[in-house]
Amino acid sequence: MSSDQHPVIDSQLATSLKASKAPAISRAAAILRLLGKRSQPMGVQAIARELGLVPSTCLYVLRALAEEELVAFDPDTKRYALDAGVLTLARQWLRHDQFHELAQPLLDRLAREFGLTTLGAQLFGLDHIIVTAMSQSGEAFQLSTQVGSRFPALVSATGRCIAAFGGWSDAQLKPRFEKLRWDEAPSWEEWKAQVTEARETGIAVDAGHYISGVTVVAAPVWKTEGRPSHALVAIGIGSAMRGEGLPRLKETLLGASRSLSDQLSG
Amino acid sequence: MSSDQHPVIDSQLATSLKASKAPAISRAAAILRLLGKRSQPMGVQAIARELGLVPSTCLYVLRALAEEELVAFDPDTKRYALDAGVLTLARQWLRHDQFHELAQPLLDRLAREFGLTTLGAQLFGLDHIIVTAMSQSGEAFQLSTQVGSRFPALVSATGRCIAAFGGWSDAQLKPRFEKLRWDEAPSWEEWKAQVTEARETGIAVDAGHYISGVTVVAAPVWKTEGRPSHALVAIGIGSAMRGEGLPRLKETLLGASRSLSDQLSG
DNA sequence: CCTTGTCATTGCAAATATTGAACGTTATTC
DNA sequence: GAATAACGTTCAATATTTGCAATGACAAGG
Repeated sequence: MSSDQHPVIDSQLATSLKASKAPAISRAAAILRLLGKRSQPMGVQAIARELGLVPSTCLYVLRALAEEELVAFDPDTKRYALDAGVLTLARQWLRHDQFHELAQPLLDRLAREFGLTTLGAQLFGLDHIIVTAMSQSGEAFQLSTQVGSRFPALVSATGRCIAAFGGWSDAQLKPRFEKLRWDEAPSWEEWKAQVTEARETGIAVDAGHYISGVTVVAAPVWKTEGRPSHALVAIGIGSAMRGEGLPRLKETLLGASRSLSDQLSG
Repeated sequence: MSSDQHPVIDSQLATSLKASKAPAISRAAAILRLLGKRSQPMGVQAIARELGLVPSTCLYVLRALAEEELVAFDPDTKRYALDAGVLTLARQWLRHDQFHELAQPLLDRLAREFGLTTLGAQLFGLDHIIVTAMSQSGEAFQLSTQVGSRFPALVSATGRCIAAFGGWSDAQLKPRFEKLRWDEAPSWEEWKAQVTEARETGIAVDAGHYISGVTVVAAPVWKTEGRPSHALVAIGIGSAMRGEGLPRLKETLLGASRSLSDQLSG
């Protein structure tokens, strides 16, 4: 694997390739992710360089992806970009995902009742979370996050959820914790205390740490025993989250997450 | 290629595999599409059988896809399904697609002004179209179609658009035309006349053929010279589309499609 | 107008992913 | 409850894809 030419190529790709018995797929996925990141279409060489691939291999992968309508090829400029095929897959996933289907009405109700933005997220271990459902109240200032967004696992209220109920050791948590970016980062001890509190109350709160002035509440959802698979999240601006509004919100969110867990495990 | 065991396996996959220099990707795409179709998670053998793949190869492809979070694997049931990774790709595509970005506000305005459902679609030759943008008025009966949906190319008003402006020969059109399913199918001559009218007026209409009682209007959008790349579509129920409403809608839709073509080609 | 650099693309040899059969395990049927 | 079928998985041989160097096309710059 000729790699160290460029400082940071793609360590994830590199490790995926070593072991896999279908490396073309790792390459394809890496290409799709790269094309997704870039707003401008890219040429073969640029892609190959950035991912540490051989140009010819990269070309063949791109051609195969283009055939499947997952990437678009412009014959004039010879540039590649994501294509609409990914949309179709996403829609199909949304149609069949139980969590999305069941969570959406709950999120809608919560958003309307409390006048805030609510999210449903799927948890991927200590790596990251993906927002798979969203609802916004009609209120003036709404914090917008789109379905499909990825966030680091341990950040904000969902992060405390994962830490509280995932059964991870401090040794696993600390290095990840230290890489996070917050508006107002808590200390490790402070954070640990908040995680403990989340474990005791069953629900996690981020009071302006991740984004200052913004309070985030997250409740875990279990699909199976073990660690939580999803989370319900409510995001509000200071004023809406002060006073007695917050306890009531926590209670309601917790109720929703419990009901959801029951439905999913059945 | 051991194929003819099962009546209809996947001819598209079969042809893709023959020529490709990255067949694993054709296989992966076929698997993703299959998993998208099915609402229930599937086992390795079931997938392999349905697609005419060798189980072991299928397993390796699935493992690779799972590693990339494009498919989810349930270790208990040993079943595979689509995973949320496809959502992230779709979101990235939406963020960067010019047509989506530019069409959305136009569609919103049209939907509100005329009280109907509007769509933006990307055209894929004579094969199919994919809905990439949508807007719904708040009105009572709204015809819902989701972003990411695929339709046969030649059906409804968009089909007449494609036939009118794509420069296809009758020999290419007719076999495709005959495979379509309509609520009230037009005859070939009838349809040809409507296509000609669309070519003359610049805009296509489907008056209750595709879905009875529903009128669909579609205007072509050009990204480059040659054939149209996209279409703007308005869908309304009978009453809203009768009288003088329809001419005004056609005029407005046509104006929007022209302005969009200008912006995209720039 | 020629040179130089970059780009996409191709041919060939070598590394390796695919195949099909065999294995152990789970689920189904009698 | 035993037998059987189906499943997921592993392994070694082979057909294939990958990687590299070379080619042709193109644009920028001298």
